[in-house]
Amino acid sequence: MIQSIDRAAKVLNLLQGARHLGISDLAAAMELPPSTVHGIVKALQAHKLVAQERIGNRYVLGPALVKLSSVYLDTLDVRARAIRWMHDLSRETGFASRLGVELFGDVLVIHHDGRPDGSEQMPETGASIPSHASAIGKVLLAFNSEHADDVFANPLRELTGYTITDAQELADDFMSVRKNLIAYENEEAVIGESSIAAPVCDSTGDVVAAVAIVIPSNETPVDEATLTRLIETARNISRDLGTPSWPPTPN
Amino acid sequence: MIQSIDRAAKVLNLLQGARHLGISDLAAAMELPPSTVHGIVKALQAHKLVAQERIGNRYVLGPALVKLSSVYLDTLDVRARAIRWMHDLSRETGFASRLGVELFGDVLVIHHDGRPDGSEQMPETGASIPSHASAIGKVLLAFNSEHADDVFANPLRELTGYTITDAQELADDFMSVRKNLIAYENEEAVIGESSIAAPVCDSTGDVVAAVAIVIPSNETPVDEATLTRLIETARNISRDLGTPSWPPTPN
DNA sequence: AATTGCATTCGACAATGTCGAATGAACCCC
DNA sequence: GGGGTTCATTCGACATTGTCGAATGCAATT
Repeated sequence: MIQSIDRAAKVLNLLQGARHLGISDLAAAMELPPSTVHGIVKALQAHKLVAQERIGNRYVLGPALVKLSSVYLDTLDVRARAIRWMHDLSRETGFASRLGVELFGDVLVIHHDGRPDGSEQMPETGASIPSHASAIGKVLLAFNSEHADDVFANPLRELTGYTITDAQELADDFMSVRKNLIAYENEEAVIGESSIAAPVCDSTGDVVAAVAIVIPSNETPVDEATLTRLIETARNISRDLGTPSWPPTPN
Repeated sequence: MIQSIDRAAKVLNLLQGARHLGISDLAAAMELPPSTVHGIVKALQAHKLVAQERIGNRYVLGPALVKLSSVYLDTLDVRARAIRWMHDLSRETGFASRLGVELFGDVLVIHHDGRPDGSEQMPETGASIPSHASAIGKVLLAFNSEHADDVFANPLRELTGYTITDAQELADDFMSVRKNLIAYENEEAVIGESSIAAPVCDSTGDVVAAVAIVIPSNETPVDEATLTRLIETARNISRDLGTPSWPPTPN
């Protein structure tokens, strides 16, 4: 592992968590001399991966990340295929839909299609949610034991009073996810919001993503037709990607 | 400048341009031995800034960029303030709106509010457009001579038959932008699409962004009220940011 | 089965990044 | 308004670290 690149990435991660940091904040957090951190930050700044605040001398993440991220999203086959099916899903069910993948134990939302009712929509793409508190996460974990082990390695953080923090309870949940191809989450991450997710497979047959619909809690439970429609959407995306087997097998 | 970080950033840029590249492609492009590039790529991969394709052994940009980008966007004061005003603008005028900043001589779109007619919307946030062929770019250049010099240093690339490729003609255009606080662009970047932009200032009084409305060419020209509404939006955002002076002064 | 075109591993060398001390700038408090 | 404090920033010597070339391994293609 190249030391300075590793340190540069750590700088980006720290800025991701803290938004605005000075050189000495970073130096303290990384336990390095300020001059060393300064060199790293200046190298990142030259590529606009970080930027200096206009007033004050703290540093923030830079605009180049937006372009990189946008190109990443465009290269993702799953996303390209999912967009059409998700739009149909949202239009027909009336619920917002999300597509998520795993990132360092959390769920990263890589596409979002809003409710068709024209309400003001916050862009949710890029948001990340702890896996154990999201329907998408439960699907990804239930079908990938490697990711699941990572999550079980640490205590499950409580986000709301309904978050599942007991490992055994979560593991039991996975059994039914594998059996029914559906994961539920009821106000486990955000009060007032529930979600339901289904697995998406790529051409290797592995579960690489999950689609979900997001439901205001006062509209739960949803009818059987909506559930069928969600699984259908997941299967359509998977088929587009050339999955060799459906339903998917746990890995 | 730290060499290995510089090289790592170059790797990200190459992947941004080419989507999928193998180690030897990267090595050739950077004129470095493959083993050197391999080390760099593996360091980036450990942080998921790049990822390896599931089939084949080429590399692509990684998911961590999405989260970083999303945090960057959230930290941007301009964007946070602009979102509400832009939504109102789009709803009242019926046109899609964009917010853009400068990035390496191009315009980077940092927010997009779709047409209110419910048509399927491609997310445009993250897109980048050559400054000289966009209304947003013309605003940013007209009010920032440093950026303008950068752009004039290279020949102006022709994107459509209507792109302004003559430096003098573009400079003349800037005069009226500074005077009227409005820049126009008619099919200069994309056939069938025109746009109109106005400057946004921050608390230092500098023009740091521009808002635009995007107009299908068959709906041009737009009426006077729409233009006024656009400038008003720009002023409202600027006022929210605490600009000390309006109209802005060229820098 | 042999060959080609890759990615990947390894170890020696020296170029490179690192660190500590010195400088400079900005801010705050008295 | 001046002295003090807290930062970011610059600089140069040192040795740690990244770099490179050669060797290996893997897989696809013929």
